[in-house]
Amino acid sequence: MAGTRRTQGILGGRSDDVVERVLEAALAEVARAGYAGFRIADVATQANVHKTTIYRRWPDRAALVGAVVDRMRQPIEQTPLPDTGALETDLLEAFSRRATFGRKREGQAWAMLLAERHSEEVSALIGHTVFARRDAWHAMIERAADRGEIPRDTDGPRVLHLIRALVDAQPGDAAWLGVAVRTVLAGVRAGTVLRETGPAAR
Amino acid sequence: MAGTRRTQGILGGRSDDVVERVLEAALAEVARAGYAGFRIADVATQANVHKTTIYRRWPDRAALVGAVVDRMRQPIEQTPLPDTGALETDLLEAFSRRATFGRKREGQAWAMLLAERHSEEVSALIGHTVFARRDAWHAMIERAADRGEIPRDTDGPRVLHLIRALVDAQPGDAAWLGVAVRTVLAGVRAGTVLRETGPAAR
DNA sequence: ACAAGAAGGCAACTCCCCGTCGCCATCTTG
DNA sequence: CAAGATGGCGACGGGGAGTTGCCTTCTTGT
Repeated sequence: MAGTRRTQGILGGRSDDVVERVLEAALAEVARAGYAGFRIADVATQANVHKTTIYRRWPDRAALVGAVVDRMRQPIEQTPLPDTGALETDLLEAFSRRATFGRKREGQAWAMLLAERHSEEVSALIGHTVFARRDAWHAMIERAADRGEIPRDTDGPRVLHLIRALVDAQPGDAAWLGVAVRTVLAGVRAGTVLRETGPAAR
Repeated sequence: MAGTRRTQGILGGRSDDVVERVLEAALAEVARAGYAGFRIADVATQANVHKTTIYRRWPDRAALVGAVVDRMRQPIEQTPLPDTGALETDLLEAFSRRATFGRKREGQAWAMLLAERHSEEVSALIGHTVFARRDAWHAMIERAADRGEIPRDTDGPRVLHLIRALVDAQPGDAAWLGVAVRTVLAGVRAGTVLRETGPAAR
């Protein structure tokens, strides 16, 4: 039963190579064409691998792009969120990391996927990234409330949602990020983003 | 030369009917499947018209969806922007009109297209809608500045851009719209959205 | 009322991409 | 070094986008 051991486990030698090349090419392909324009056949060509080989390891496009996303996510999720002592700088730092992590390719690929995040498939793929660390983000807001920077009953998740919506509208634009963060914070301080407020949160 | 007159001009009778039914079905199709999932063959079926007939009048998907968009746009663009005497209510009114104009179908179709607006093709189709009336919108901001509601050197286009980005992130959600408008206005009043400010607009 | 000609119905066809299959070649490992 | 895992290869079924040629039906001026 020689050669049986690697069926699904850690791969070595040739297989490792193939996986590496395919993932590399797939990342480039996402950066180039996003999810909708993603052609498995093109990835195969770029990776010098046959189309079938890809399908054997990743059942379909979603699985392959999913693998690419997983790989991009690691470096970012393993760094703790900033704690600079001021909410504004925390947010600026955290979001700018998110925007420009890794080498250029990753950032670009990420921007492409963000642009398509309204598609069911894409949002299923990238939905986790901020969401997974919800507690850490929420703690960031809590700290600011404890310091008295913002009202006690500020709606933390909504604050993040506002900033994220703004940032994602213009990913990778540092000036825009600054305006977005400062503008939302002005609103937060003015109490426009409170929990459970009636119809109008004047 | 009977029957020659209507080649491209105003159509009557049968043709009118066909155009109407096709556009109606196409609107429903956009509302159902957005642009990416838009199948001309399905439109044909829904409209009780042959696929070929559609292709004869509209060269491709973009043209057909474009026609649908044009049609949705008219009712909205022919109403002047509100002038209630306060920027907040002006914005609330203007954006909520945009979100829920016409019958339900139009609003839904619009939301679908918004969701896909990052695709080149889609943004080319819907890009105008707010942009076309840039001057009117800008005047709305100017009036507020004249009344002293916001700083004189507020960056009007950017204010609109901020609100639009926020609103479009959650189209059709009235509560969200309220928070978005009030939050951005708080920032504007605090001077976070000024023209030509240096690196940081504290 | 009617003939000319515009508009619509229909089916077959070309492209192009997705994902699958069967068969054969090559690499890895006990 | 042989067994068996892995990859290469080409063909195929499926489905949607547009196109084309031909025929049927409707509209309109006279």
